[in-house]
Amino acid sequence: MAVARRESTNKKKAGAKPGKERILDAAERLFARHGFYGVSVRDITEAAEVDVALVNYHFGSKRELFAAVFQRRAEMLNPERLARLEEVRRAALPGVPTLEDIVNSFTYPLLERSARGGPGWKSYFALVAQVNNSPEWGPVLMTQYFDPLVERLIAALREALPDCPLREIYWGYQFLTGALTITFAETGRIDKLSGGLCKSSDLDSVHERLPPFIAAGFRAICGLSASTNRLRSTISSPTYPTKKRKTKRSS
Amino acid sequence: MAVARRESTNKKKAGAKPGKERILDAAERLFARHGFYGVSVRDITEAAEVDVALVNYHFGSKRELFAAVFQRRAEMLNPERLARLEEVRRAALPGVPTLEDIVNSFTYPLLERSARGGPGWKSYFALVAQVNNSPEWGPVLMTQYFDPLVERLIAALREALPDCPLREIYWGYQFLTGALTITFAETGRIDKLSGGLCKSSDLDSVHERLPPFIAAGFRAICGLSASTNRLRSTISSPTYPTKKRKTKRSS
DNA sequence: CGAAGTATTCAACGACTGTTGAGGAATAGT
DNA sequence: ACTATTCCTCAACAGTCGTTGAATACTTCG
Repeated sequence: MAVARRESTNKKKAGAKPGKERILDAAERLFARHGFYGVSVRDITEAAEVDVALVNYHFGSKRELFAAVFQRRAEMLNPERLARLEEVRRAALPGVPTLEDIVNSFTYPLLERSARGGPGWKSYFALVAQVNNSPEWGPVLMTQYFDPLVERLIAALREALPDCPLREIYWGYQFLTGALTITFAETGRIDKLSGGLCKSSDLDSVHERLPPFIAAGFRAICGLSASTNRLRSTISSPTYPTKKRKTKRSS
Repeated sequence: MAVARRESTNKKKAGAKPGKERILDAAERLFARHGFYGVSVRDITEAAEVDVALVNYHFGSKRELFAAVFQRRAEMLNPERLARLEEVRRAALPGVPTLEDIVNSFTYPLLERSARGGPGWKSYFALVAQVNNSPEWGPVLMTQYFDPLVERLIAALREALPDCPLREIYWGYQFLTGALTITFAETGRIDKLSGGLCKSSDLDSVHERLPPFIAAGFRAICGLSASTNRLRSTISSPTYPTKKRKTKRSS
């Protein structure tokens, strides 16, 4: 929008980060909000106060910069998440950990960093939320950087649910990752909806609720396909066991 | 990408849809895959085989076209979802419907159309998935077109969970909408992850599992904040050393 | 010092961006 | 028939897009 470009961009201020890192930081913030195509290379380099050509010098292309942004923190994240999962399993020996602990080992390192890791982490997880729900980017980036860890999570869930068909565990993981990523998006929608009662930035509340919510969900669907019955499309006839609950009593 | 533009675009083939509708259909498909900025007006008009100028003639601008795409099916959807919710409530009288039935009345019209409503509906829900997880678009479009219905859903959930704090219901809804939208994205990630055991296009499986999963989650978190206790990190070292010395960044 | 290597700047390229105004064609109303 | 209205085409606009080659600055090492 008619921005004067007169001055040189980066006057090599003492103590400033090198250009490569500044680009990554600026790109992370902008991509998280507007997506890959919603940000131009010049948007990024102006925010980073570096020259346009530096993107191609350091990263080769805009696409490779996007991948580099995605990769940077994923690599910081996964070793700790793996260690945390193993620690939970070890602490439960000779038994197996609870579903809540397993889910928590998966979500806690993310929620904690998004809440208190600084603005870079917050942007990063918002970016992950968009990528995870994108048919264009999700299959490429999520699979590449996160699926090895997810396979370990699945294995731990199988231990904790030995009688649960594997299919149900994968579906449960899908619901988990969906609930988690919309949390990271922090769109503020729940704020408006609840009239301020809930805040999408309140990740501590999510930390409290998500593991028990998901664990209970897993337990509910595990017994489901024991009977492997197929649903028919249900217009008026209720799909679910029609045990009408009269106003629920204390339970 | 070097597309020849030689021929006139729409030779007024007999029986063809009018240009306005063809634009909506093409835009729906392309926006769903690449997002708002990932699609140019010319991409759309070439796919629709109409002239470029028609977008601005019919919709005013690219942004308004995007909103029109989003609005079109939302308006077809919401009356039926509302009716279905009321029907479930009425059928349960003098009691209240089960959580499963309430959730199902919310998700079924969407899953059913995405599964068997044709490619337009499938694209539409993939678009909704991206919008719902976008900090830029989510608060605007989702709130505008879907929140009135969501408020009715919340009211029904309150009836079914009279002892549940309202906060928990809103959090549960957030998890529900996250799990639902990642289903619509159909990224194929679960296909790879499960080695073909689950398919993200298999919305019947989601229809079977999502309502009991979410209902169980609601029940699990409703009792949670009765004690309103604050969680500490459940395992070992609690918080992370945020060594960010940087303090401020122009937002 | 000078040489080597890395990091950054500058100016420019061709292609593509959303949008517009003038005008043509088809259709409906009278 | 004529007119008014709606739908559509064509050509062009002023920018912005990602990327690049050559030249310059800075850092490292001898």
